[in-house]
Amino acid sequence: MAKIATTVYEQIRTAILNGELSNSERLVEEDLAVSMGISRTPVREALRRLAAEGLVDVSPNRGARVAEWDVHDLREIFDLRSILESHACELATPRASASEIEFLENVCLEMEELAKTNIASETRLPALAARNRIFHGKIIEMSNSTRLELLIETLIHVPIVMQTYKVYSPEALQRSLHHHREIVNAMKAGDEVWASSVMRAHVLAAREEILGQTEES
Amino acid sequence: MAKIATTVYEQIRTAILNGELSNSERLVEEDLAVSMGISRTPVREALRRLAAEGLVDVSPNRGARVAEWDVHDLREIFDLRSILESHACELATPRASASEIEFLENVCLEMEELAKTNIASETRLPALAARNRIFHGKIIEMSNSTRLELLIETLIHVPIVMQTYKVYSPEALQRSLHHHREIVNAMKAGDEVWASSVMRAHVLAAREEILGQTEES
DNA sequence: GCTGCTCTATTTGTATACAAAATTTAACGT
DNA sequence: ACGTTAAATTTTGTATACAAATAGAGCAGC
Repeated sequence: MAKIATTVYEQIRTAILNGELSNSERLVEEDLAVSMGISRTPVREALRRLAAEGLVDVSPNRGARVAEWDVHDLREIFDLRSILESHACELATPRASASEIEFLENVCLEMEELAKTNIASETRLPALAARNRIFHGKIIEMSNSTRLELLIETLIHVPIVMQTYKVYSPEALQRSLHHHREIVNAMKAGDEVWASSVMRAHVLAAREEILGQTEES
Repeated sequence: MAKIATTVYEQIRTAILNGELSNSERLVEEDLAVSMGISRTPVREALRRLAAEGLVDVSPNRGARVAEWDVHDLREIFDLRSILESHACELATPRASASEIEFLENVCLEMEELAKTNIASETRLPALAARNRIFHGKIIEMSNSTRLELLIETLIHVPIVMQTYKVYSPEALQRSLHHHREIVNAMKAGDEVWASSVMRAHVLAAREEILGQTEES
């Protein structure tokens, strides 16, 4: 059986990423423990782990709160993603196997299907977001750099990033899908400069889309 | 008084960074606890924290070991540093104040003094390494990006990186100091492209120096 | 000599207990 | 009413206790 601490960690984590916990909500060790029917020890471990990932903030003797991100944070995150994910493309392109390219093409196809307007948006937005994560995750994995993977992971786990497509306009969504296609084409052609450039543009475009949205609200 | 867990964390950490713990040595919670006269709880917390930073590896039910790095890891680390630190230069240049530039110039001066051969190498190498960390750290701080700072920190904490100058040839050392000077000059001129390019070259040069050294041993 | 097994001794994972610190509540004076 | 201080409560930090898992020693069999 899996360790309790890991289970707790995953539970709290998905709760945060799904936005089930309100902003900067206090996470009291005892409360979480009793609500899960376990002791404080594994809860504590889970919270520290989440703190290391930046999903919660903990202050000494004052406990943990759900982390919050402002516009400045989001700008930082997307800037760094644009740099690191384009680097991932650079590394992945010369290593890409035919089956990996095919996998990416399939993800593109699925997303293009989901983007057709006859599908209800409540169903298709989470599905699109999930495919998006798979697309980006696959390329990062293909880069074969454990550390790069780790660095990007710490940047990606932010609710608004997870839910990217929720704020996309139909045009922005189309552009995003075209970017994906273009990235795969560039990788297929073995052109890492092309691939990494499109990826950079792709992430920066997402940044503008999201920052524009959040500043209005 | 500071938390015990933090003290333990710092102790183990510096022990690892100074190479006082042999490669992939097992870190038994109980042993560490009794040797410090405390309980296992804070030791556990410290080890998990170190694991999150990548300084130790922990496997479930099998405990923690000091992390190990091979040539491939070092290549990854320096590649990422070259990208992220050059980005730091890019951000720092337009923000740099006169006093910050002056600070960097002073660090350059100190390092140039230390590099003169009439100083015993046992004294000057640690001093050089310390100044080097200050130089890079200051620029990262000047970038004003918390996350960038965080990402680079997780890359820098590797014994061989900490001890960089130990493997430098006299020529490589001179080149390194010239790079530092050039970076400051570029920032002074407000030329972020120049500054970031030199930084990139600077870190990649260090990579070659260190990889060349470690492959022979 | 080597491989695979069982049993014991370590060692980790979790629960519980208590002390120290912070937060909340209540009381008090102005 | 308001703000300030002090007691009461909550919550974190550390220690200890015990159960579950692992590693290692010793031994049987080939």
